[in-house]
Amino acid sequence: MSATTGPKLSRRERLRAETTREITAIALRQMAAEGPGAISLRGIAREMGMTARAIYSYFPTRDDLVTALVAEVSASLADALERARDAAPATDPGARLLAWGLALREWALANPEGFRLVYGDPVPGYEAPAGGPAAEAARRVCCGLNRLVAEACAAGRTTSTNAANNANDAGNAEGFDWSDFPASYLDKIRADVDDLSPSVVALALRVWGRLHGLVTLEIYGHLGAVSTDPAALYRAEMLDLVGSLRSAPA
Amino acid sequence: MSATTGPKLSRRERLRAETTREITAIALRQMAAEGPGAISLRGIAREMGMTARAIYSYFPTRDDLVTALVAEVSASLADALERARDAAPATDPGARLLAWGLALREWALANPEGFRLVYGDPVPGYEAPAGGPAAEAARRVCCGLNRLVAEACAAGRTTSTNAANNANDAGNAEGFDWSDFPASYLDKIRADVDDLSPSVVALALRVWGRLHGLVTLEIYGHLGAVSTDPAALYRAEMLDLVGSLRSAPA
DNA sequence: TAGAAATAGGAAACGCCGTGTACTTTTGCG
DNA sequence: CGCAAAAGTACACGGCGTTTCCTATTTCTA
Repeated sequence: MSATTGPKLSRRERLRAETTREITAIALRQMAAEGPGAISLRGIAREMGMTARAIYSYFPTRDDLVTALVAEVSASLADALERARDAAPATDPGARLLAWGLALREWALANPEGFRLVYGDPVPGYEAPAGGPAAEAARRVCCGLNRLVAEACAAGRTTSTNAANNANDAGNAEGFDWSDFPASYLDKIRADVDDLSPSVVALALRVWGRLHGLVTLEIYGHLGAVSTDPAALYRAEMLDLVGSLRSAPA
Repeated sequence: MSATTGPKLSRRERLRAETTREITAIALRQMAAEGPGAISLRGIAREMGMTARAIYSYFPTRDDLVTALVAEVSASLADALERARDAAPATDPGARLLAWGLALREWALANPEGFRLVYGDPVPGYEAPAGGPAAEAARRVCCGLNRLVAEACAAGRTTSTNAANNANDAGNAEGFDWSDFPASYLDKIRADVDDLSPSVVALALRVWGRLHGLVTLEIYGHLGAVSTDPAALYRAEMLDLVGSLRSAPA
């Protein structure tokens, strides 16, 4: 996302950028190998043949490094999800949602430590900064899902003829209000989808919870003792979910 | 769970048990205050006016201490869930399941660090031991939910007269098999509920995922940017869930 | 009841960690 | 070329889990 931002970089700046990339690359490798908690400035410096203190020219504190890693990893997740979604036919919202959801689990299984970094305790005492590239990537995920859910709902509404008799299926008996969601989030969504209702926004978040729940349980090892085929479990959940969206709230 | 196991304790053993309790109590307090990552043998020893080395007579390594904490905290969670369930009328499976699910979120909000300890990365590089009291408490949670789901399904089957036309709602089109679940887990469940089918076991796990997902997102702060009322979101999810269980798989 | 064995606990050290201060080397520009 | 700025080093501080060695105290036994 940067290679084309102009060649007006002095030699120093180029070296600096390269060193920065090397630091994050080593950190990501250490994380993938030993978990997010194993990320250490000293370890990175050792591997680079530098003093630990040298890292501080690039990241003033370890949390800043972690922040950069979170941003990078969550952007890669968002990329993977959007790629999977776009691989499905644009005319079939259900298939797109299905692909998105399956890709979420597959990405998590392929990058379990990355998943822990983004969605778990990144590191003993880390507090994520409010705005920033990490938050932006998180919103990409959330808004992307919202759009898919909205599209699936809309498609269900136009094709399904018996939408009346099971209108209570999707659990929208509870009325949601625009005030149930931060304006900043709604603005972001509206950039993607016009036909929006509070119920759909709430539904998308609930869908997110369903996917996130099974993935989290699996990644953190809580499914191992109770299921021998988490993939089937996840797939069943996704099929149920996509199916139920055809009878969706207005 | 121990006060009645016989008074044949020597003075040494009594002191030892008391010190052990004091250690875990301080560790729990430290965890509640600063998070699971802040649990430190040295900190506990300092607070007890002892040398760090002294702790090693009680817990040979820090991970053993963490294991004990996980066991204690997850047992307290299981207690809370069973208490909430039993506060609802035994004749109304839906209400019992609802109470259980709401209690899960409430417990997590009241003990966020405990939730992280049990379901997240307990501590930088911690690996949970296979069998043990912690696993037992985890199974109490899982089996308890399974029983509730099974009961709710059974109730739905007997009362609902129009179960035929929405038989595909619960997403049980995918056939689950007994081999999809470890025998040890099935044995545990069968101790609680007789009328069992693979579909119901799978459904219970999916329900677990739904609840766990929203709670996890909220506890880890990922819902803050997208919802101003997570409680309403969770409640809607639970109501939808309980409602959909009335048209359940056989 | 006296002595032996087991045990709790203290002192100090090792090697990690993040971070701060002070100093030296390298680098690129005028 | 000369010199300021940037990059990097050396060292120190306090905290961490863990180990080794040693000393009291308590408990069991002859």
